[in-house]
Amino acid sequence: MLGKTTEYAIRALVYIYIQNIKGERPGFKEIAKMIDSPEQFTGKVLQNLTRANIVSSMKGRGGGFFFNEPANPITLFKVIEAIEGKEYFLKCGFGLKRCDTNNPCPLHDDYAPVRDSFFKMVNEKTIQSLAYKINKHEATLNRL
Amino acid sequence: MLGKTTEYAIRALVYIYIQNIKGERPGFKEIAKMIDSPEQFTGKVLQNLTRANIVSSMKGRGGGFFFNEPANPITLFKVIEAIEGKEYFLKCGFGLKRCDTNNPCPLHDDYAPVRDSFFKMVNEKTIQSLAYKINKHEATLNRL
DNA sequence: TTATAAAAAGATACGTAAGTCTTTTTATAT
DNA sequence: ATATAAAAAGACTTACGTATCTTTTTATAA
Ligand code: FES
Ligand code: FES
Repeated sequence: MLGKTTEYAIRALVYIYIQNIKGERPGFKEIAKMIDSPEQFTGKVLQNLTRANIVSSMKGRGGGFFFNEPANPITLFKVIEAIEGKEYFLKCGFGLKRCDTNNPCPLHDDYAPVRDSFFKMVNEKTIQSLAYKINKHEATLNRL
Repeated sequence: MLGKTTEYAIRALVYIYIQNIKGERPGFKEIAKMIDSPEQFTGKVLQNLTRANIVSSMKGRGGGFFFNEPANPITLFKVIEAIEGKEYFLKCGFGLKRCDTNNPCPLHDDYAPVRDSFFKMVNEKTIQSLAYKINKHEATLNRL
């Protein structure tokens, strides 16, 4: 459903958060290794997330990526929005120009609930909550 | 969620079915006009659907597209599978190589139900059922 | 049997997502 | 100050989804 870029972004942010808890600020090479993503491209994705103020970075020796306010949770939607665009959860599943409940396509009544439950989910889940699951060993960050 | 190609395919098939009921076999130019899609590309998409035995076609004067067994319903999944590939509803929402309930990613418990409800939906909905809604004027085929 | 109308086929182009390579900037440690 | 280590930036590729144009094949009507 989501693009690879968005998947890398979410996995990278989760890893950064986990490391931050331990007092570390990982660099993109380490991140890429740990989440199993292409190194340079991960750097580009993180550059974009930094510009979007979703994560912070420090250049130079000892630099890396970190969250300025780790307590302030970041929803997955915020990440999806930054990468896939604002319209992602508003589109018609049948491909019409707009989704319109008052003049629906023949898929609307069945598609809209699915789309909206996905939207709800990504608004509830946060980078922090995913990281927490991994730290509790209830889930895995990668599959190497 | 679905690619444009798949959306064109579904809309085209619905239109073909509606016209078939009226005893017509539309050509791709007429279809493209009615579903608001690029003409030649729609021809290519229908060519693929014909090869996949989802719809039939006749060349030559009086030719066009039609369903061989209009009573045999075609699920949306069958169309999605033909265009997006068999793996579409099996992928991990977090981007891991495989989705595995027994070794889940941190999104699995929340993502899998959404993905599976989408899967269920496209297995229940058929070209025929969508066409029926349009014929009852409960839904629209396009937004011109 | 010839003209016509239609899909099929093949070649090509465009646009965006995904990915790589090289250089520049910046912070830190020595 | 200088060397070093890190992200940022820019140019470039590659892959794929989307789209167009032209030619070929095939069925029908006249
Ligand atoms: S109008 Fe198509 S999904 Fe709402
Ligand atoms: S393991 Fe990620 S969705 Fe199932």
